Amino acid sequence: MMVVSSTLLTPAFFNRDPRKVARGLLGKLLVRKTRQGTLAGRIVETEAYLGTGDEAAHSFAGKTARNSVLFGPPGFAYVYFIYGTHYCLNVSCLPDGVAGGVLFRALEPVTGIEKMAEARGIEVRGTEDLNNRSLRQLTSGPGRLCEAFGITRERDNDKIFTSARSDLQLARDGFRVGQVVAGPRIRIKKSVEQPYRYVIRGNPFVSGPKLLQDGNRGA
DNA sequence: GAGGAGATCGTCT
DNA sequence: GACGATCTCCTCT
Repeated sequence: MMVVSSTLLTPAFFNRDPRKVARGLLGKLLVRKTRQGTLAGRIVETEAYLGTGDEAAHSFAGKTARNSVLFGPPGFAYVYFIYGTHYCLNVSCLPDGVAGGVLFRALEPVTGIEKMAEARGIEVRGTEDLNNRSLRQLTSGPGRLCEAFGITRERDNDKIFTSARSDLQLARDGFRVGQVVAGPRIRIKKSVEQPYRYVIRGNPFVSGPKLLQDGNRGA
């Protein structure tokens, strides 16, 4: 078992500017409890979406039935369906009534790798090799990590992350993150210039074009 | 290895 | 009726 001990994050952790939450979430654990066992992944890539003044955010045009979780209290799951095939997972930030959230873009698998591989329909060999191609395909991308963790809007939207009774949790285990790199958000068309995407530098599980994976932007 | 386009449906206009 | 905070497969080099 690789996770020795961990502590749940508190609502106060999420009751802040999404940019701070996005950065703070790097190195933390996303935990899914199932009857078959526990799944856990270390967060290596996030994106911040501000509630107002951020054209790219789902909450920009105001509250709707779809995005209402973003306007609710901090520390709750906002799950949406996109492109007819994929789910994406966010956590709400800022106090009740103020919109804001952080998108989980990529995880490094920690516990339950076999279960994740099964959910993704991928055969993984050599789980010790972090550069293993099939291992990276498990959770390196918003849609991929949702599939690996069995996250859907029907099951998980509006679920609390900060309760010990929840089957979806966010926790810290003392892991120390190395260098954090902030860059432009990817695969969106609005406000792309804002550097609200955060990654752990050099982590092989970061998603997106290869040039961006180590945060190397030509400097 | 890189680049492009299709898949597929909920949500909002 | 149009589009999207994506993924995968296919083609070309």
